[in-house]
Amino acid sequence: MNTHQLEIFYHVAKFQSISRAAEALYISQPAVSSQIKKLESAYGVHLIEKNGQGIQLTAPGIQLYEIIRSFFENAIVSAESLLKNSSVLRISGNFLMTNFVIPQIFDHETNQANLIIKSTSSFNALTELKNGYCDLALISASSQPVLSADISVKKIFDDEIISVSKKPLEREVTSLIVSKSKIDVYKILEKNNPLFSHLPYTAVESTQDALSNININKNSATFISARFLKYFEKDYNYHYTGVKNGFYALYKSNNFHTDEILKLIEMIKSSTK
Amino acid sequence: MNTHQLEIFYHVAKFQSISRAAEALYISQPAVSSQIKKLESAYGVHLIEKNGQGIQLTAPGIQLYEIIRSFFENAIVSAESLLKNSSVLRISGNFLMTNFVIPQIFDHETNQANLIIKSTSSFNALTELKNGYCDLALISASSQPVLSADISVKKIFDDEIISVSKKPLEREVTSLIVSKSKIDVYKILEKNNPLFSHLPYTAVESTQDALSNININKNSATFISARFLKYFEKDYNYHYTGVKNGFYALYKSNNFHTDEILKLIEMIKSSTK
DNA sequence: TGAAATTACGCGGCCCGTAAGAATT
DNA sequence: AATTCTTACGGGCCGCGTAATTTCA
Repeated sequence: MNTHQLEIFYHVAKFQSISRAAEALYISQPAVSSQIKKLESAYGVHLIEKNGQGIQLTAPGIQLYEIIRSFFENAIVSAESLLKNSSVLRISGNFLMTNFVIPQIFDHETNQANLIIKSTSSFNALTELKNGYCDLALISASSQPVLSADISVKKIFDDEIISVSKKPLEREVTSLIVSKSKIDVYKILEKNNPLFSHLPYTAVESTQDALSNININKNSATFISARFLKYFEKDYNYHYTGVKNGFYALYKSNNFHTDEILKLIEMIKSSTK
Repeated sequence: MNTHQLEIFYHVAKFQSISRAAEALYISQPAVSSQIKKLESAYGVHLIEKNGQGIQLTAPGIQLYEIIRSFFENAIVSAESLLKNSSVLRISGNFLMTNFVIPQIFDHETNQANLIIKSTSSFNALTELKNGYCDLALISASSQPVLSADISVKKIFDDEIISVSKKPLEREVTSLIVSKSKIDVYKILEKNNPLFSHLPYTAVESTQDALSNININKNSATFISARFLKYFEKDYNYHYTGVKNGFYALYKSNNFHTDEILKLIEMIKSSTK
């Protein structure tokens, strides 16, 4: 298996275009075309097919793209940042932490050049930490995350969860959109709270996804952490639920930046008091 | 970033040896040595260092290895099996399902040549499914797994969870080893059952890990599913807990092998009745 | 007519192999 | 003396670029 051909195929699949891939790779169009041909003929599989002026992926092409995607999007990027400059700290965190808490800390600081911040779901951030794609994961979870032995966990703060929606919650809301990290909260409420027990729910990856969905389906509601309400207050109605949620910072115990990480965690803690 | 050099580095790191890497890659020892040198000098980083006759990884070397490892161990293998023969079905499942249920089904069947079966933790199997590294994930979980929209879930069967140990559970057991997929069960028992409430616990990746640990620390106990007790009965004492656990089959809705997958799920269901 | 992909062909870089040397046990 | 990694050097492959051709909107 020729990784060079996979890399070229990755770019072709990403852009659904041989020309765009050639641009991105800084090589000529025929060079890209020829490598794809070689990859295809090596296995006797068609990965792309003509589609009018351009091309599109075949079914196996789509599957191959899915398989190799995370390497070129995550692993290669992390490897480069590791090798180029070991002083960079790679943070993957959930929507609320990366979009509101982290920027607030660095409003009046200047060393954010050393940080690579990626906003994703809590679940993904954990996977990225595990794979070595980031140095620090900032996540929320209704129960303390269970992890492998080489990962350290520090609780940043506890928070109340509240439900938010565009419409008044008691009357007009017809469905719930629940992010994975708050699914336990939903299950408690479903059992004990008449307000939620009759509402159908949809599970999505992250709070960010849930909020985007509310902007489309304005009769739905989701759960966010009370502390972050100030960022949404003017757009949303809210309703206290009385269920706790924890925010956690996780990092590998053998990370070279442990001192920096601990310092950063302290800064986050004090800024969210 | 030269992926060819990364591939060579992966093998060097895996074997902690340039000679072994050369063997595995079917190229000469100096060729490997030279590519590592080029990778190091491209970024001005030392990845390996001399250690007596052989070599060992430096700190950044270890980190780089972690980052790229899953690509060469999972993605490349999956990509090859996809391209070489699209009729292969890749199954990742937890210890109990892959070691006891699946082999039992194919005892008197002959088409297991089309299957690639990988035994891992429930958590990892899910991640592999998500990344396209497998077509079917067979996992256990105390609550129904929450997933992205393009993944289908079928429940295979419900099962009672029991605690097992080498020593009589009530008297001699001094600690619990709990696999991630049964952590919810543990929390229920910790609250409600005096037998478990005073025992310290350690969380591990999988049931397999927990059972291995019991073989080392014979005063510990863990949870397994009652249906699988027959495979361990002569070695372990057990104790019913009265908590339910579900076994699930998960696959991507857009998989090309959906018919095969559904057929296989039916076979598993009927074989475990 | 222009944008995108394919075909044809020659050049140059780089990757590998062989052989000899150095270091460690 | 045996094993492992490094250095030196030459040859061959393959991946790229240029230019011309084909296809489609």
